[in-house]
Amino acid sequence: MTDQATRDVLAPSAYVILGMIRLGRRSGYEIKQAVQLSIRFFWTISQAQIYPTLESLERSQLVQGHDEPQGRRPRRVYDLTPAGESALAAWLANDEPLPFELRDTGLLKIFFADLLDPQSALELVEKIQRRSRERVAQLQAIKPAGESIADDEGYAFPLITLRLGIAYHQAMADECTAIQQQLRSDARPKLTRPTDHQ
Amino acid sequence: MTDQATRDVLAPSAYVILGMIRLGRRSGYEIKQAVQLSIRFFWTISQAQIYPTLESLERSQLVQGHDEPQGRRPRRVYDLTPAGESALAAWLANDEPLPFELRDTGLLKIFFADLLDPQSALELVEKIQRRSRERVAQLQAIKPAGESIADDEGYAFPLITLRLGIAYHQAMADECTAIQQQLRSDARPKLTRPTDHQ
DNA sequence: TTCTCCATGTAAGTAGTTACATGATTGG
DNA sequence: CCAATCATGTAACTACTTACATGGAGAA
Repeated sequence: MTDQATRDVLAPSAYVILGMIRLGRRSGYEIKQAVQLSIRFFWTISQAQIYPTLESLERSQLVQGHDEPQGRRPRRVYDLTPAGESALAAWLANDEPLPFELRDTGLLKIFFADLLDPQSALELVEKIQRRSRERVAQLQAIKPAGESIADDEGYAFPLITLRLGIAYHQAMADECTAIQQQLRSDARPKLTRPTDHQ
Repeated sequence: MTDQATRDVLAPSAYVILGMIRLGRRSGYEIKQAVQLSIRFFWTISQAQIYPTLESLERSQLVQGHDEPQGRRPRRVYDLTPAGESALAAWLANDEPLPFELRDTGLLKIFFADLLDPQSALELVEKIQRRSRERVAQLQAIKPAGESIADDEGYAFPLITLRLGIAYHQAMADECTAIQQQLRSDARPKLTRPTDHQ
């Protein structure tokens, strides 16, 4: 069996573009917007990356572009070709590992926080917690949009990525609470003489 | 007030290198190992990046290198200079936002999983769950090392990043369980006629 | 008229990777 | 003596970003 048939040919971002076009005929500009609205929490693409990728996808006949100017404003929209459909489906279904890359300056600083005084370290944990809580709030705010996409357009999985994102950041925020308690109790290991005059 | 005094001068990876040296005199090779052992789950540096960075840090007088060959094998170890100490402390204490970047192919595929048949989509969720569980197991396995660093060397925060990592991936795995249940119940919305002949 | 949004394009640069090369040392 | 590990170095490449530029369209 030729298991090289299951290898990815394109970069992940190219599949993102295919996927967004699959969800509806789109211009480069609209693809960028869709990314910002929906997957920016676990994937980003810059505008400068999208247009060249679209050109190369069209050269490989995975998408087909059509000029659809709005008045005198130029505009090119794209559809998937059958080859594009199968490339996308093959990528979704292949059994290669699922690369996961995280670059978190917050965790980095926590790792080295022994070099800070206890108070600053505690504030750092609080800052991470605020960041996670904000992220939870942002994701909660998108939820209605995700629900209407599920109900109206029949796409259920965007909402599921939202749930996973919320679960993630909620867990981080909760763990921060526990860590803060521990840090505060470590700070005064024996309460021999209470100094709580306020 | 000169708030430009609080701006980072170096790339985050340079602070990682400073931090690792701060935890103990180290060679480039040992820095790479320390990264692999401890922070690889939220930060990576390639070997090819470390040596040039060390050179530039030495040129800026933030670290001081000493040749310490082992026999005839060349080896250069580094210590922080006072300037390096303050640069690291300033970075840890500054109040700039904490960049957080995630690139998760798993979530990406989930997002587009409506294009898969229900069975494949379910398997994809299971695959994500396995990945998270493996990650939890890996982090749990490092825990004893983190505990001994806390107890023996007095560095408590590495263990805390471990806790946060475990909380994160545990939450993802748990949410995957809930998602699977929902997907399975969606698959047979009314159990009018059971087809379970096996 | 001015501002915001729509829409595309590109130049210049950075940050990072993989892959390879070299050679010493240690342990079995 | 062979394999694994220690230790450094670098060439070539890719992905990606920021910043800028251009200009039409619609709304206030």
